[in-house]
Amino acid sequence: MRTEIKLFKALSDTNRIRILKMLEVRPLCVCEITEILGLAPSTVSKHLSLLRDTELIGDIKEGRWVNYHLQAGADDERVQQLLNLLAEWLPEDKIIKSDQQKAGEVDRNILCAS
Amino acid sequence: MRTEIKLFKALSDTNRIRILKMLEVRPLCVCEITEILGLAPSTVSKHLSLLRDTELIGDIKEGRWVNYHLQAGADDERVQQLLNLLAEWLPEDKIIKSDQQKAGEVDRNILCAS
DNA sequence: ACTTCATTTCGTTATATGGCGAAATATACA
DNA sequence: TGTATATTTCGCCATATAACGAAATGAAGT
Repeated sequence: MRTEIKLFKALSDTNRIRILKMLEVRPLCVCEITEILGLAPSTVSKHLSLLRDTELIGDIKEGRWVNYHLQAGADDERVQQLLNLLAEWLPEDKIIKSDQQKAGEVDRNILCAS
Repeated sequence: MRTEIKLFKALSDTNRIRILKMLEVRPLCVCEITEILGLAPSTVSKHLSLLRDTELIGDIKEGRWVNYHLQAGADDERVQQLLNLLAEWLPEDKIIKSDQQKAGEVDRNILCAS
């Protein structure tokens, strides 16, 4: 039961839902997500590691950046089921739509180190 | 987004998951659930009112008892989707199976006021 | 090796959550 | 009306969680 609870807990936070919905657009690095959410980098990092623990997302290092992405073909079927649900949800949410638009536009080379 | 977070929060607790899985067997009153979970009645009541707030469950008064039941045909499609997922999950969980067996056996007339 | 900068880890703080017992409420029955 | 009992509400406590800033880590380029 532990796994199920961890999954639902991971999804019980507005900022983590925003992150997952952004990642539906494309993989993003920490500083891009940080910019969109307007939180401290350390806070975002903690959210991301919590999401990674559940296998809802995965990460790939690319130079000094770490790209986070939705775990499309997750081992655990429950992860996939929840990501599928989430993909159908919140299509009209103002914040989510704005986040997703920004996710499509942000450029880490301009954004970061500024 | 508020609704979605509330739903996931409601599902983020072991005892609330146990309650929902018990209610898959049949409607139960507070004292029956209390007996199976081994918690204080006030604690169980709080869990139930939280679940009711999300429309995952509903209640019907029957004399001095209040019967709680899964919200089979919930207005909100998301509620139904989550209940459907949960119905597929945890088929082999020891605690859940034990709870469900007890749910089938308990008799409020013997159980309560004892 | 040194610097830069993205990311993570750590320590702290404020709030949220889950638990209990006691008291309040509501319903049946004498 | 009064009693019994199921449930809820309230106040309290311990723990969990989300946020921050500062310090540590790791990879790129000088």
